[in-house]
Amino acid sequence: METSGNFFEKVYEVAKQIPFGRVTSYGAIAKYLGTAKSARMVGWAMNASHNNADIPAHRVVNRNGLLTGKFHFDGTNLMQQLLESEGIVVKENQIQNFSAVFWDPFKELL
DNA sequence: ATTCTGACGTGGG
DNA sequence: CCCCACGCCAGAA
Repeated sequence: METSGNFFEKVYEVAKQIPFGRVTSYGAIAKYLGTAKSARMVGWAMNASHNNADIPAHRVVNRNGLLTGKFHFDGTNLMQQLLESEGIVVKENQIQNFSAVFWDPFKELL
């Protein structure tokens, strides 16, 4: 039984439930899981999710709506392309109208 | 074992 | 508005 492994699993489940054309923040997921202070771990989990094609990591950004993890993707602007492909407007690694596309697990998933 | 860094967030100056 | 520091946990050197 993996003690912290469960945490990653939870992150994956939430990430999978992010609807098309919507995005969320690491802190939102972390807080939903009860580890609000460990928002970094969410990002870390995303890094591990690189092996899981079912995890739309491109839909997860920081609370500023900035594509902080775009550099971790295969290409340089792959993350932005994926988001724009879903109808999300991205400008200079920053999501425009972030509040409109923001998906809050507390409000939608809960 | 120790130290640093990291896909974050919040608070203070 | 910009810059700095702290907290948190996990993995790598």
